[in-house]
Order: sequence, then structure tokens, then C-alpha cells
Amino acid sequence: MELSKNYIPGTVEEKWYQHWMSKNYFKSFPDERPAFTIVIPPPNVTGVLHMGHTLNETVQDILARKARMSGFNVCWVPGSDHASIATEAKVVDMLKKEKGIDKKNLSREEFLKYAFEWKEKYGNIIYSQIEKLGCSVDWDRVSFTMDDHYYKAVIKVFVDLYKKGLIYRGARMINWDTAAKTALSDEEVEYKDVMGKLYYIKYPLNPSEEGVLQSSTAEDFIVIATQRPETIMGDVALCANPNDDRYTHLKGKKFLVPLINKEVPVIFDEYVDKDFGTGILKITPAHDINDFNIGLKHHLPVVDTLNEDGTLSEAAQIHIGEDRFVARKKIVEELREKGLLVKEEEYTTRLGYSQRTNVVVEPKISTQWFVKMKDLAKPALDEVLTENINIHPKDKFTATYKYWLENVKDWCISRQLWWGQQIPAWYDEEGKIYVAETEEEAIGQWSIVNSEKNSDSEIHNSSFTTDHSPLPTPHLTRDEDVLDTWFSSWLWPIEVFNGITQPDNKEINYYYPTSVLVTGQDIIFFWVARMIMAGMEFRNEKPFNDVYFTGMVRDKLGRKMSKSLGNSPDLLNLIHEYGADAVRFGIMISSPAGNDLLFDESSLEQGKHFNNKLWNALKLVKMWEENQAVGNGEGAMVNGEWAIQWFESRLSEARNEVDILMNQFRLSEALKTIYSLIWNDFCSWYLEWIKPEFGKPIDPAVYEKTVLFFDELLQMLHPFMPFITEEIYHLLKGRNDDLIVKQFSAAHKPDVDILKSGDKLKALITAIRDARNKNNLKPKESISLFIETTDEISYQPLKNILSKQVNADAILFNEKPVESSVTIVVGNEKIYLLSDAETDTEAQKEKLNKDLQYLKGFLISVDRKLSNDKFVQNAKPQVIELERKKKSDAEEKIRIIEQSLATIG
RNA sequence: GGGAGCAUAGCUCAGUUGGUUUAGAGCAUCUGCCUUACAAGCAGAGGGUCCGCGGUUCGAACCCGUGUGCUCCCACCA
Repeated sequence: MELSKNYIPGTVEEKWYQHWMSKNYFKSFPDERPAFTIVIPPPNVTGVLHMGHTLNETVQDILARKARMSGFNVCWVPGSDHASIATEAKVVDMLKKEKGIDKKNLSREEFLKYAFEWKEKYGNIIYSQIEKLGCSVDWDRVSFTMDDHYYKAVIKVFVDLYKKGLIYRGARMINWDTAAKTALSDEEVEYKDVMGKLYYIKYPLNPSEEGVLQSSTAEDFIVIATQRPETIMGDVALCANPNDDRYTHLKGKKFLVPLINKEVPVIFDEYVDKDFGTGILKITPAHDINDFNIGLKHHLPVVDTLNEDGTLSEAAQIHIGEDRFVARKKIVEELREKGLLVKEEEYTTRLGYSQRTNVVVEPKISTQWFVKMKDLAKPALDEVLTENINIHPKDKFTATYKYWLENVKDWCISRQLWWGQQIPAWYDEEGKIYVAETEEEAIGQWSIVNSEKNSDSEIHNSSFTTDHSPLPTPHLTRDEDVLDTWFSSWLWPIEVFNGITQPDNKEINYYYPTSVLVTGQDIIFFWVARMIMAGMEFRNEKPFNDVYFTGMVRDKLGRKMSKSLGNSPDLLNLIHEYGADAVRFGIMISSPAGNDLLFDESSLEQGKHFNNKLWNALKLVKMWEENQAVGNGEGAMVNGEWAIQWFESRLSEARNEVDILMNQFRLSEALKTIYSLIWNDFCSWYLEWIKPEFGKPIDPAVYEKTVLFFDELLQMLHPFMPFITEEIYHLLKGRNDDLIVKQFSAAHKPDVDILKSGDKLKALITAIRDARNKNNLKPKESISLFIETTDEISYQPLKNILSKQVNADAILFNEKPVESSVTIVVGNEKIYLLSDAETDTEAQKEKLNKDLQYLKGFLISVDRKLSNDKFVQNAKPQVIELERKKKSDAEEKIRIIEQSLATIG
């Protein structure tokens, strides 16, 4: 079979994915083997996968494939997240732009139909991307956070927590998204520094109050500073610090809110910073969390001057219906005209923006549903602190995890949206709440409550009536809101195995807890912490053993990937251009765990080159398949045996290193190790060492061994680059099995002595090549080598390799060349290169002098240590011994070099 | 304002409880090669005040203090 010049990934990748699927390699059923379970962090169905997902899925696939080749029953569950607010915002936007439909004009059912269509479209794109990337997920297990059983699980959990008293309904200050018209959790708000203005506004004294100000002031007003003049209509008090002498005399006085002349009292609270602004704070409980708290403390009313969409409400009295930012400008103008605006200052402030719609978030009083977090947080914290769950990298995230859980606040879980699980709460005409899994159950509860009420009233009326008229049909209305998307995601590792809806099924018992969670560090609180809470609360067991945090993917300038910057590449394009293996390689090679990844296409280029290197190694070995020596191996490499022993040891050494690195989740380093093993040790050294001269046959035993080595390298690389490795595995030799399921054998112990010989040989070759280079000896010009050594025997097995690698036609030991030659020093041995060509003695001298200088400096530093009494007294014996050896080695080398220099003259 | 992390070659990063040389890798750079697996390649080379300062130690890239710079998280003073 003719192999193409370069590796072409496209059809190969398609072919093998289909093959693996047809063999059901990705499918998993509970059996006797140990389980290795991964649940995919379900991507939001808001759009297509970006580079962050690519990194995540690649890491998971590497772990899954490695586990599969190590005898585990691997189950990787794919899926997607309905992403309540994010998706709803996209659908609303799409409807408006593409169909001219306003959500207001749709019924809930109609809207959900569109939303499901959207989910179908983007969900499928996401799944096809996961497939193209080569992810070995079990496609029979695709889960979605709004699947029927999943929906039921969420409802069940809500009811359960409500019954336990862990869910309550209450009026709180929440973050309000005026575009999506919904509450946001604290985590959904992003703060940005913005230039704003601080306005100083006069509040006049109520004219009905007389002579309250000290005569020295002589003015009947006080000045407050605010960034948000449009909220003054919601003011209910002015507040000063009780220790602020400037204002203590104002106690009991009343002032007027400008423009609307509403009377507000002066109160005192230590919360107020005397040194900020004027030292007086206006209290607007409806629109600021701190004001709200002060309001509660001082029993002040709440005046909400904003509508849900961010326009001013009737309570504002003026500018009703105008957007808050428009109203701000107008109010400032009006204040200025009335002479009530004292001054404006430039001021940098941090404003909260909605993560989903990017509008400025308004603090707003609202009745919402909350989860009490304190009791849930405790066990979740313990799991991590006791290292029952291991976080990687540990140092970086354990502290933040601990801090968040120790200071956790109640979780606002209701959202004023349609896309999501509708809150299972019903209200009767009196506003009484019934929380139940179904409407029937809610009605049942209502009946019980109302019949109790009837019997209560019977007792109190003390009128004995016997005719029990049937209870009237209840008019229950269901809560319109849906649940926060994370209130469904936190059940993910459990409910993908139906562990909430059927708590004792075979699957959940086998696959749970899952093995490892791979996710971005940005959702440690949103998701990771809450999954641990859910695991502990609903199954009394952690959801996963390990958590691997990937960093954020940035562009090569360190900027976040974003659509507006246009620096977020399209995954399918990249796969098309480089191949999935190269994309996986490129993204993994530069991605240490937990560090941000600076994405640069040049690393994909490197991956592509690596593919080609493997391809060419295949071509070389294939050539030998047809051209093997018969009989006693005439023309074969005599030193194949030694090369084989060396590579066997090198391979074992690397296998052990890679295993350790993989167990520590240091995947990037593991890949680097494999890359270097294949490119340098296998291709540049081993294959060159055993390669017969052109046209000559190879020794069959060497050939067979080489194929086995190649197999093992492919196996090591397969988790990282699955397609090309499977392809080469099959092209290398006719096979009945597939690489993807080939089980790792135990790694051997490397032979340390032979590795040392290998290092020596490599150093020798490099030094001689360097000398050739520096002396302008063309590769084709043959040389004779004269080696001065006390250990001639150790050279015997290396001789043939050495002469081939440096193009030497003769190697002589402990003889001096008669003619002038190039002299170099490698280790403790002096080597002469003799050739017919002119040699440049100046270049040699230069090199030798440089080495000499280095060695003398080195010797001084060693001597300094050894002549230091304290060092000799305190250092460990091995360390001293080592220094002595360094000293004698250096002295020996210096002697040889000086001798050489003398010879050259 | 509170906390965490980082700072090593042009770039991205390793560097294990302080001692294997005067610190390593990949990429990039430079030099020479179209040598029959591979120019998407081969061979070789150059490149570092381990952020500054101070301390502990016989010995510091590593430990301690301090300064500077960057990143992130939390809080959210009108």
C-alpha cells in the first residue's frame, strides 16, 4: 500500500470514530469491573462550543481513554444545560430580530416551543462538535437538564428542601436585571469600574420647622452626595453618624426631598462614614442594600420608585415611565435650574452588570424563593478540607472554596422567566402557599387545611351542625417563576443516573460517586460547591473523588476570548484546518492544570507537525516490513541488540514518568514527555541507530521489536491523539484488535546502567557532530576517530552506532593520530578527529579555551565549598562526597584540555 | 477595603522535603545541510542579575521579611 507523503487527518478521523461507535466501545453498563465515571459539565445550549469547552472536553477524553486502557469500565455521560436565563435571553433576542415577535405577545407554551426548537438546534451543534473532537462519550446517555425525569427530580428536590425548612419565601434585596426582568443571584452579577459622577444636592429644611439650624450656619438646608439622583424620590430619611458633631443638632428635624418636597426625618447610624461626601447619607431602602438594612433597623418605609423594566414608577411622582438613566439627566438639570445642585465631582465607581444581558443591575426589593445555605455548606466544606474530595491544583482553590462556604449567603433560586423548571408552589385566594410535586397534591393539601379550618370554626362557634357541605373547588394559581438554572445543575452527577427520581437503582449505585469532575475554575461556587452540597444532602455521599480545574482560555496577548474582539476561533474550522488530534495536542501542550491558557494557533501547527513525524516514522518502518534479512541477518545492523536494550529502558523510564504525571493530573507535562520520547528518543536516536544503509535489509528480530516499541508509543499517545494513533496502529501491521481498548501492560524497571551508556553515547555523538560543524567538515566527508579512554570495553557495543552517526570509517582506541587533527574533550575522554580536509585549529582552540574557562570557574566554586570548614562539618556525607567527585572530575578535565591545547600549539 | 496566587531564556512553562556542576524543556531565533521516513525535516549553536532589597543557612530559584509589578476572588461607602 502506498502511503501518502504527509498525514491527512480528515477522512481518517471520520472513519475511526464511526468504527469505535460501531464496536460500542463508548457504551457502558454496570459490570464486575471498577467504574470510571465522568459526567460532562453540560455546556449551555446558548450557542456553540468555544475554546474553553474544547480544553475541558479534551482533558476529560484523555482521562477517559487512559482509564479505558487501564481496565476500567469507563462511562462518560454527555449532555447539555438549559441555562435558563442565558438561553431565554438569546431566544427572546432571536424572536425579535428574526421573526419580529415580542415575548410579551406569546403565551408561556408558545414561547417554550420556540425555546425547545432553539435547544434542539444548538444542542445538536454542540454534540457534533464533541464528536468531531473525538470524545469517547456514551451517546446512549445524552442528558439534558430539562428532560422529563430530570424536571421531576428538580421539583422533588424543591419540595423535599421546602419540607425540611431549607427553602423559604421572603422579601429581600435582590439583584434585578431590567432587561430580562428577573432576579439574579449574586454570582450572576459582574462588577466593572466605571467613571461616574458624584452629585452634591441641597435638601431644604422643612419650612414648618423653625430656627433649628444654628445661626452661624444661616442656611436652611443640608447637602448630601449621591451618584444616583434619580433615586431621591425614594428617600425616606437622611442619616448622619451619631459621633459627627457637625450634625448632632439636627436630631428630630425634618427636611424636604427636592423636586417632590417630601418630608424626611434625620436619623443617626454609625454606618455612615463621616469623611465621605458631606457626611450625610440619604436613605433609599428600595434601591440600595445598605440603605435597606438601615431602613430595617430604623423601621423606615420602603418606597420603590422603579418599574421592573428600569423605568420610574408612579411612586417616583415625577418622570414616571422614563428610563432611569434618562430621568437621571433630567433631574440633574432640574436641580441645577432650581439652584439645588451644589457641585458635581468625577468619581470612579464599581457598577454591577448582568452576566447574561449586560445591563446595569438594580438592587431591588422583591419577594423571592431562597435556599438556606448554612446547613448545606458545612458537610460540603468538610469533604474538601478532609481531602475526601481532592481539588487540583489544590493550593490555588482550597482557600477560596473555604472562604466562600464559610461566608455563604442564602441562595435566591426564583427567576422571573419561563425557560426552566416552574416552581412547584400554588397559592390560594388568600395567598396561602402549597408546595407539592403536582397540582393534585397541592389541592389535596388545600383540602386538608380547609377542612381543618372548618372543623376549627365549628368548635369555636360551638354550634353543632351535622351537614358537612362539600368543600368548594379551590382556585389555586401556580407560581409563575422558574428555578435558577444551577438549582437543576447541582443535581447533575446524581440525576443523569436517575439517582433522585429512583434513589436505589442499579446505575446510581454502580457509577456514583463519579471519578473526576473537569471544569473551569470560574464556576467553583455556582456549580462545584453546590454539587457537593447536593451530593451530601441527597445521597449522603460526595459526587466525585477529584476535581480538576482548568484555567481560562485567553488569546496569545492574554485577553479574554470574546466575540467582540473576534479572537475566539471556531472549533470546527480549526479541526478542519489542523485535524482534531492537532487541536487536542495544541490545546493540551500549553495548558498546565489551573493556569490560564494562552491560546496560540502555532501550537496547533506544532501538533500538525507531530502528526507528520509519526506518519513518517510509520513510512520508514513499513519499508522494512518488506525488506527483512533472511537467514543470519546479512547486512543488518550488528548493534541492533544494544539499541533495543537501550530503548526498552528509555521507554520504561518514560512510562513510569508519564504514569506519575497522569495520576497527578499533570497532563500537559505528560504529553510533553511522550512528545519528546517519540520525537527525540525514538525517531532521532533509536530509529537512526537501527536504520540499515539504504536498500539493505533489516534484521527480522530488530524489526519485530521495533514494531512492538511503536505499538507501545502509540498506546501511550492514544489518549491525547486518538485518531492518528489508531490509524497507525492498524497500518503498521494487520490487526484484529483496536488500540482504543488495548490494555496497558505493567511497565518494566529501566536498566540504569544502560541508560547511562545511552546518555554517554548521545553526548559523544553530539560533541563530535559539533566539532565537525565548527570545522566545516561536510557530512559526507568521512573521519577517523581516536579515543583515549581507560574503559575501552564499554565502547564495544556502541562502536558501530557511533561510527554510523558521525560518519567515521574507523575508530581506534588509545592511539594518537600521527597527523594534525581536531581535538575535543567529552566527559573525561579525549577524542581526536582525523580527516583529509583542512581543519581550523583556531576554532578548536577557541572551543577548548571556553570549556577550560568554564571548568576553572566551576572548580573555584567547588573548592570554595570544600575548603569551608562549616560546610564539611554540617553537610550530609553524600553531599560532601559528591563535591569531592565534582572536584576530581573537573581537575581531570582541565588536565586533559590543557594537554590538548598544548598539542595544538 | 479583605484575601489568594504569580514573577525563571524573546514567548509559554518545568524546576519534588534547600545540596547531581555556574538553572532545564518546547516554541521562536541564528548557522550549516534538498543526507532515499520526514524541509511540516535533519545536524548544530547562541540566549538567563531565577523581579529589586534585606535576612536565615556551611549552602537559597526554593525558606523568612520587605518593596515593586501583574492576575484572580470576595466585599460594594453614598
